[in-house]
Amino acid sequence: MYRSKLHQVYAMDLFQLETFLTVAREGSFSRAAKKLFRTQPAVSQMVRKLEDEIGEPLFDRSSRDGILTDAGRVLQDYAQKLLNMRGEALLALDELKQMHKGKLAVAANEFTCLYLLPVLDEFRRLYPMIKVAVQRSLASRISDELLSHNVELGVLTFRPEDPVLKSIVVYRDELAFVVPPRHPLASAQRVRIRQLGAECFVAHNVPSPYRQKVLETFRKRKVPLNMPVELPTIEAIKKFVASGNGVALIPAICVETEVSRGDLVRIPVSELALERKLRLVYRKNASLSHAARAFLKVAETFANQKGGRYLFQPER
Amino acid sequence: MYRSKLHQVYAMDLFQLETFLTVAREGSFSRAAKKLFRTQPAVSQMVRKLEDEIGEPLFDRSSRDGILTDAGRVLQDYAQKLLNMRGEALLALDELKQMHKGKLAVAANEFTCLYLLPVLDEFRRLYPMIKVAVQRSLASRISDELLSHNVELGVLTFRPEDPVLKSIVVYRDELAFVVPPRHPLASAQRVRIRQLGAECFVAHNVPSPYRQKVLETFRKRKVPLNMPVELPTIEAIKKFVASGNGVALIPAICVETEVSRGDLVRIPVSELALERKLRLVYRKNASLSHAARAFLKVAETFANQKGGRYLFQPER
DNA sequence: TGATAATCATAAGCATAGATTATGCTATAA
DNA sequence: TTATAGCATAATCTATGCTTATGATTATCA
Repeated sequence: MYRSKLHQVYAMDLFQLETFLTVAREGSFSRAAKKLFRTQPAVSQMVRKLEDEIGEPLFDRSSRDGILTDAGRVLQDYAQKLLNMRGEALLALDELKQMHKGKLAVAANEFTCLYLLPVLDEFRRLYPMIKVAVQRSLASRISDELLSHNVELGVLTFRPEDPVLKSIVVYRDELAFVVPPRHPLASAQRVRIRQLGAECFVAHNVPSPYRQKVLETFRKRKVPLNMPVELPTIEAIKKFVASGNGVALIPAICVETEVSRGDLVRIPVSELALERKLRLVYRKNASLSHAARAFLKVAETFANQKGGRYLFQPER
Repeated sequence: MYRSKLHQVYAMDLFQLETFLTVAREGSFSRAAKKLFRTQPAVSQMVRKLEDEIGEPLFDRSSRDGILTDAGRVLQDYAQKLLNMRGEALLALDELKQMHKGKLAVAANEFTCLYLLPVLDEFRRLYPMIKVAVQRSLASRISDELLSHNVELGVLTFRPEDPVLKSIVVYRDELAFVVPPRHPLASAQRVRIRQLGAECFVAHNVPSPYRQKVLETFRKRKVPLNMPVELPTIEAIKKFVASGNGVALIPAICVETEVSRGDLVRIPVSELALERKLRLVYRKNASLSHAARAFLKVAETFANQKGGRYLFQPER
């Protein structure tokens, strides 16, 4: 080893301490040497060097029995503590490797959270010791959260622009046209866009690429789109529609339970095939934590086992 | 360094950890290198080796900003603790060293030196490596010597005025009335003050609170006090008296040997019970060196084991 | 946009800490 | 006394970790 004497103020590395402790425990240099799989002079030298660094003898050299000096006894305590602590550290790191510990921070918005729920369930089942923090962010903010290392994973419905970010399509969703149960269209098997001109649409007042698409589709067909009400949360929109005050286009994943319970009725709209693809997004090149890698794995098995809406298609 | 790969199970020595911590703290390999007075490749290599040993990356190499992985964060905690503990150990050892190699400066005057001798003997026996410097100072100067950090301990016969100074009564002495062996009073069992009016007293020409007390006692009893001779040292006074030229009042501790040898005769004086209490004085609040603390300890054991004139009574 | 600067990684070479073997010294046992 | 055991010392060798030199990649700025 080559260390500039000038600037290495401290020494006392753990290897020295281990040697010293063994000698102290065995009460003999040669026995310690055997335990340490080294020769006796090697042990003698190392202890000697430790003594030089400390500036104080550690063993009473006058007697042969490896008796500790006061300094030796003091150091014995600390050395033991230090080695124990290294053990702890290695253990903790190992646990981390084994996935018994760790944190996973994910950013998602209101809709995409719902995709996460079942995946998260499975993940938690497999790795109950890992803390998961899902942070709700606007879709527009999620890229930033990723780039500034605030979260490790994000869920987006569009492909991120930043080339540093990598995405994997994990879920196929679509916008569902929903009406209240008593609505005149409620019993229809299928409707066409021009039948919707008279409807009162409830909109989400958060910018989204799908909103643009919807507006465009209606404009193309020259069907007027009435959006007299804007609400800030999906929950509010669903309640509003359910109570008979209008209709809405909502991500299918968000209305599954209401539709199956009959609180809302979903009707296919012929020309409105608005597919949404949910992506798990993360920093390319970034060394993902074990937790994050495991999460991706779970998402992948969902695609393989459940199939259907669940996918696993890396982009680029 | 040459360590058999086979048997060195653990690694992670403190030098590596120090390097790692500095990089983590500085958020940069090159800046850490500057701080550690090494080159950047040296730091890179060492961190790399640590990562290899742990089997896990510690920094997120995708970004330049030295961002820690979760393993890195875990290790950071432990590394800090380990280094702190090494610091503690070194401190403890250093304190111990001071004890073996330290110095102890004591100030005492001519009389009180004599108290120190037996205590010092024992102290030297217990701590042979500690250099002891006893400095002779006038009683009036000792407080100053203490306050100006020139000495750590002082011996005084009175309680110091300065509230910063703390004192412990360690010895009870008294003024002894001594006469030459051939003196008419030499065979008396006891004398009274008025018998001393005719005597020729040899005085010490150094101011002292006891001198005042003596003068006062004589004045009260309306007994004249003849002090035709003033001498500067105790040694001179004793010689002067021993050769039959007068009598004197001298601290008992100073005439023990002469009295036991018969060079001087000590006679109790009924009304002259002039007790002197010797104190060990030191700066309150000051963190005493181990040497000084050890010295106090020795004084205490003297009081406990020998008793008699030896005391150990902290004042205030 | 290309040039410049800054940062980290890699490579080659060298110095030293720490390993080894061989040997000397000293105390205890036979 | 010799023999043995245990630690220290000496001489030698090597892998670790330092250096300098250089390359790759990214951020910065005209």
